[in-house]
Amino acid sequence: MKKQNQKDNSSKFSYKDSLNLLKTDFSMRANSIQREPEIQKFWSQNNIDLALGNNNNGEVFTLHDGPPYANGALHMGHALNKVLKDIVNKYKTLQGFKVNFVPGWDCHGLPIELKVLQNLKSEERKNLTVLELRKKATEYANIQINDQKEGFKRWGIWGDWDNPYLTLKKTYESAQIGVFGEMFLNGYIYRGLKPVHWSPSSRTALAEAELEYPDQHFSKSVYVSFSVEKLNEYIYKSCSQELLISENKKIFILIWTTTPWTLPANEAVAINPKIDYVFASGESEKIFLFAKDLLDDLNSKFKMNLEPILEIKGSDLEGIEYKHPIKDKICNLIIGGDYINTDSGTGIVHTAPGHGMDDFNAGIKNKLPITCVVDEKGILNEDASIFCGLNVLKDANDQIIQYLSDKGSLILMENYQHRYPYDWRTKKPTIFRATKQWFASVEGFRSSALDAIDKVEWMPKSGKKRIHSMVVGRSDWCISRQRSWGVPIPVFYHKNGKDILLNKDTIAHIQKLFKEFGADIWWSWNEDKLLPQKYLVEAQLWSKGLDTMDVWFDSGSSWAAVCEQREELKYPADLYLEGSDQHRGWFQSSLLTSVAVNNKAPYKKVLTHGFALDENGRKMSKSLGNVVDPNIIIKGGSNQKLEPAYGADVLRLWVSSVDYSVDVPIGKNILKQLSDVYRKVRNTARYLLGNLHDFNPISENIEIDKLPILDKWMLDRLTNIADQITSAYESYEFAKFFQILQSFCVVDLSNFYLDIAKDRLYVSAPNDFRRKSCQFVLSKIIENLAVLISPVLSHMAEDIWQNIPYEIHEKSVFQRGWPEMPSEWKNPDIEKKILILRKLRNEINKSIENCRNQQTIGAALETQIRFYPIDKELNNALLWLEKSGNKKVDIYSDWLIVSDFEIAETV
RNA sequence: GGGCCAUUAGCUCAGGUGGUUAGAGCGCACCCCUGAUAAGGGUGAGGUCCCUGGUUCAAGUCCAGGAUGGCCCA
Repeated sequence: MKKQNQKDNSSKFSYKDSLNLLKTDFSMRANSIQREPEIQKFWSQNNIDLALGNNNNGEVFTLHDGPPYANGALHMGHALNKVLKDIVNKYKTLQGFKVNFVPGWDCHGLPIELKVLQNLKSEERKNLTVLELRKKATEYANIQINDQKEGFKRWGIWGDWDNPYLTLKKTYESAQIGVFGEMFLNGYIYRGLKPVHWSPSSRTALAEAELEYPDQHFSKSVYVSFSVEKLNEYIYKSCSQELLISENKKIFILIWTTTPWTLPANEAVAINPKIDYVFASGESEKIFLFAKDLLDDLNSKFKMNLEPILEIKGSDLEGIEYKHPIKDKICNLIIGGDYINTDSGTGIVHTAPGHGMDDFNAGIKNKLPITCVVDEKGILNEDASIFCGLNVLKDANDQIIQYLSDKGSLILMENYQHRYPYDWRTKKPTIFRATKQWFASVEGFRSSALDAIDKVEWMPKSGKKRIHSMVVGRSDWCISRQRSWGVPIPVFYHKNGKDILLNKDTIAHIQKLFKEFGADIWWSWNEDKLLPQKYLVEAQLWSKGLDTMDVWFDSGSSWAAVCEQREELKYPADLYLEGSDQHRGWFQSSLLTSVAVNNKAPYKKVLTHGFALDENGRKMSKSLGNVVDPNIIIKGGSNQKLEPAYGADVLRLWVSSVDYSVDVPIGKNILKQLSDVYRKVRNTARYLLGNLHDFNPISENIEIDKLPILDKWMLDRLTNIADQITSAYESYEFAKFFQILQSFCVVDLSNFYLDIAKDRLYVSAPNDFRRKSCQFVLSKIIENLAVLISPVLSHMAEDIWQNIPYEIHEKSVFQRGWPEMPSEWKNPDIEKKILILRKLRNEINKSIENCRNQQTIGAALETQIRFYPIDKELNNALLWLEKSGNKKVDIYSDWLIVSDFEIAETV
């Protein structure tokens, strides 16, 4: 039975009135749903936000915002990115830098254009003009931007929300034309060919997102033999020539295609060097070349009995010459890639570089002509020789098959079912067609780009390797799109079909027009107004181009449209901070344009973060049901028990808690844990605030020298913590901040200093030095702690500040500036000795716990300790405390929270 | 298939150049307090350091291969 801790329940007497208990309005619970918006209102009413950084007199610090796409709801990726940026910006602001964060949005591009089109009825869609489409797209983007903006603000992100940068703004579009112009004048923009998905039915190029693949598509596939004119030297020299030559048989290359209409565009046949091939013959005089693995398949298909004469590696076939199936010319067998296999066909691919992606690449590699035999309506042109005028989706295939059959080169025709892309709008088949596109010549400035990459600081370091290898390997950048929602490529084409008009004058003129009227003018005005003065006489000869630029060119121009244009920003920027996918995206597009124009990177430092995953490290997806919505973290879900309203600070605390350099997990358990940490910090702060209600920092200021040892130690500890936290922010290691903060609140404050402080604060006479000295320290802790947490726990920090019970100079915590602790707070000697004493305290606690478990005691205060120190250092520390400590505070039994502590002379 | 990255307690993180029984805070369990009270204190239990080989007197750490997951390409 416990005896000591039995309470006298009959007595109603309480010391409550004679004690100095906690007094504060700072609540234990955050009530963030209500309180955070109040605090945000306070900030905006008092210019505690963007204006604060703007008014600083220090060096300019520019974190340039990578623009999110103006479409769709905000998700954890946005949260991670924007909160990280905000932590950096707030820290730099507190450090005294001139900070001006200009948020941006990427507004043009296909997804928005499609969204607008999908929202229309088919009738409306048919009659829609480009300008009407652009107007609707603008409206749509603006709505999205507004929604996202409100979300960002609710997270407590500071920035120039009233004047963000939008890629659809006139000034932006004009600056972008400037970038394009400079690149052109530097010789890095050219026109070339590239195959695209082309819809003859709507006479336009289509993006992957505009294609659909109906199940029931059949193509007329054909097996065709191409007559070999000449074998290569390898075969003549090393192989069984007798067999090939003496039998007096003719040799044919066997190909298979599902698009017979592309045969007029044939420029080569391609093989896979890793595959084995055979020359095989049967009853007829023909010898066929095809992949060895397909021998049985083809025999049964053709109803032949082909027998291999010669087996040969694909790589040894290069250079065989054959006669074009239609035209009067000789073509070559070339080495292709792994796109050639033996799943179907013959293992030898008819190559029409103008009409297929793989064929195109093979064509470029082998310097083949890129022949396009089809016009925009899908009609074969004069390059198709005798088939000119036929429609590739109607009669062309049949006529060509008939022709091959007549010539005897058709081996077999069969209907073949496969995935084939259709126009999602007209529901008609599409074709691959080489078209003229505009390119940025990466080849032209690759080495400069690589130099620039080398000069940038990449965090983590692997980022450099990543972008370096991408830039080394990438081909020229195709910057033109056949779309309406974007910035036009400002070029005029001569009606003779040959010449183009693009020079310094036209670019400057268009740039000026865009600045005044916006890019819409390109569609609303005619050539006679779009051309500069000196070309007006020949306006009739020119027609404006209708291509727009790749949206990556839009966002890739932001250094020019934003950093260079706004006085309060720097170019190159100090920092770009985005997800690691942007090595392929914005980091690269920005780098390429900046290097092409100014021969330098647009950033000094690049910091990347990973992706938000669920608690099991899986990608979030609706089908898995593991999506975490930042809005629900803040406001709570429909069932507040399952999904409580945690508030923005918990979201921000999450960002600070994880190692964002790799992928970061988030989920219910993690949020629960974060909310526990949040409450621990909050309660610690509440305790500090609650004990300061009668403290006056001016009249009750105490010289450090006169403080008890315990308090000196506390200030030393605070100094240490502040140093550690500062260096954590400085090196962008926010997870370190999170760990330090947590253990400071738990181990140093709650478990130790504050627990011991209770007696001093509650029991002492209100003005006793024993109490006042503690309050003095508490005030130092709370003021500095509030600032140290403010970049992350911004709302809580402000809430603390507003609840500091005495007069304080700064209206907001953010006006305080980053803490610099007085040097006399540092006290490493004390720290060492206290460490020893705290270790002893832990040991004694174990003994006490032992008694507690035997039920001999309840509270620690019911114990008396007799301790025989064996360790000399420990003994010295105890003696030192007794000798030089404050007689009313530095009492070891008080530190242990026991009734008595006695150093025994003997055991 | 290629490039880059990650994997240490239930969770979030530490663990320079290889060197004792791998650490912290949270959570959890148990106990205490009821003067921080939808709080506070104490103690404790949790680890095949992703796996398999190799180098070494010695590997969480170095090397090779693999698994799982992520990003970007094809």
